[in-house]
Amino acid sequence: MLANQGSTAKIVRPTTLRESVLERILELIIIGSLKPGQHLVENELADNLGVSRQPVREALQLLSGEGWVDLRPGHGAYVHSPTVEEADQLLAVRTLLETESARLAARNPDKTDISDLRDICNRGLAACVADDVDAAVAANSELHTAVVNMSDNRVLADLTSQVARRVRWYHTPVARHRGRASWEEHAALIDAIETGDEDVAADIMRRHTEHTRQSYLESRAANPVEEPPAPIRRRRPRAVSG
Amino acid sequence: MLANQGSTAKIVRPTTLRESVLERILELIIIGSLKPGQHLVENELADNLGVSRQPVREALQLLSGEGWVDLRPGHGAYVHSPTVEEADQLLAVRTLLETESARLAARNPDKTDISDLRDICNRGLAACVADDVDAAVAANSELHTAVVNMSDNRVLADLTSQVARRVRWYHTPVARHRGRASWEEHAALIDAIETGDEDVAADIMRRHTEHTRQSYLESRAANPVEEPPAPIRRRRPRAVSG
DNA sequence: GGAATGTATGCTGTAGGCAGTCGACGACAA
DNA sequence: TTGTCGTCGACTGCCTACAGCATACATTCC
Repeated sequence: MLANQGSTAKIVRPTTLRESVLERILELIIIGSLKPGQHLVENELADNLGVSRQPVREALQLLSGEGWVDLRPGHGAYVHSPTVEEADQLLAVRTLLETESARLAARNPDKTDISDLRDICNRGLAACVADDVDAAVAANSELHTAVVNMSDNRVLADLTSQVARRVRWYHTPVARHRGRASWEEHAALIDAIETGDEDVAADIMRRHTEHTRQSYLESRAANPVEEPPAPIRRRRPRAVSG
Repeated sequence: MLANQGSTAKIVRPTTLRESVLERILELIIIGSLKPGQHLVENELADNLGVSRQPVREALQLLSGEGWVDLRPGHGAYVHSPTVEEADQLLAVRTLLETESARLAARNPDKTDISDLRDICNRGLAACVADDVDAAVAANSELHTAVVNMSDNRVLADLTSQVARRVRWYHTPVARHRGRASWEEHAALIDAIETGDEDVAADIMRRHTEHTRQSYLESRAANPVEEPPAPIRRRRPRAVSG
């Protein structure tokens, strides 16, 4: 039922059904309603979302392209189940991309953009102090996005946002418990961008993201993988009806 | 011809129709049968490929995810028409990714892999001397792929191969006319990887790819954009039949 | 003659349906 | 009890059909 959006992220023009279906499935994955390794049965999704299988299939194709689901020919779509190694690799790539973004941002600093950065930073710090985790997380991604956009490299920005979204999915719970220090690093980063010192900016961003990576690994080491790769096939308990 | 990729990700079994359709459309784009900005009418593609619209649609979804086509809701798919800026940005990202790959490859050099690299390098140089452009280009991408795979970072490798494929589409014609020097750089790169000097390896790769970028820009400056953004809508000349 | 509106046409977006295929369960034999 | 084979169910992959829409052309009015 309800083909309406939950107004998740501002979807300016959910022109097509597959777009909104994609957003909704993605949200279900991110919030954990659809668990890693879970088999996504097209009919179930279609019924739940109140559409036919077609837009669901197309949304799954798109999601597979971004690495959110795995398509196994003849078997269907499964929520991607990231291994620790893969998460680490993704975090490394994230570091690489964002470091370069920071460098490019510092290369041509723009006053208006800097001002925006400071606003976001202040907002984030305030949210952090107020223990408003959601707002802090939102401000965090907002700030990183803003920096990436300052790089004036759209290809880089697109790639980074894709990677960052998955990174956030993997380690969101970790992000909170180092909030305070994180925002100090952000402030230093903005200073470096403003003064145009690209090496410093890059270095700060590198250490900043590396720090995140470290805490991810540590948290992983603390509570080892709780979920086995999940059984290949989900099976209805078999309708015993005659 | 040849559904084989640049051996990027060996697609062992194009089990499903949409996979083979994807490969065929992609090839048509790369070889230029489908020109940038061209409207890809689903029915035409389906008829030409001897399938129904369904697998064509799904292939187009996947292609849009990799940036080969643009989907405009309500209008359909159009072959992506890269601007000079975007190509330059993509080349910059390529440089970034491959430089990191080279660094990681040098960090844990493997004798077998090194041996493979040398083989490919020799093959490429021979092809270059023999003026066998196709073989040289193939060896080139093969070598870069091998280096990337040595990075032991699958996420990075996948991302790089995607970017590299598009880069090759943009500047293939340019690649040839600096073939000789290119292979000397390759040889130096392999040496650096073998000795494990990651800074040197990274530096060589960076300059190597930057060089490519420069020649791209120069060739672009030489013959300025010949293709206007292409008309939005392709219209059949209207069947005048009665 | 120019502009606005009506009409025709092709395309996309979506729905529904059928066949092929894969996995699982149960029966039979050793 | 254990291993192997046959049957069944379910899901995917693909095809066909219909509705909505955007564009271009023709007509009419000012």
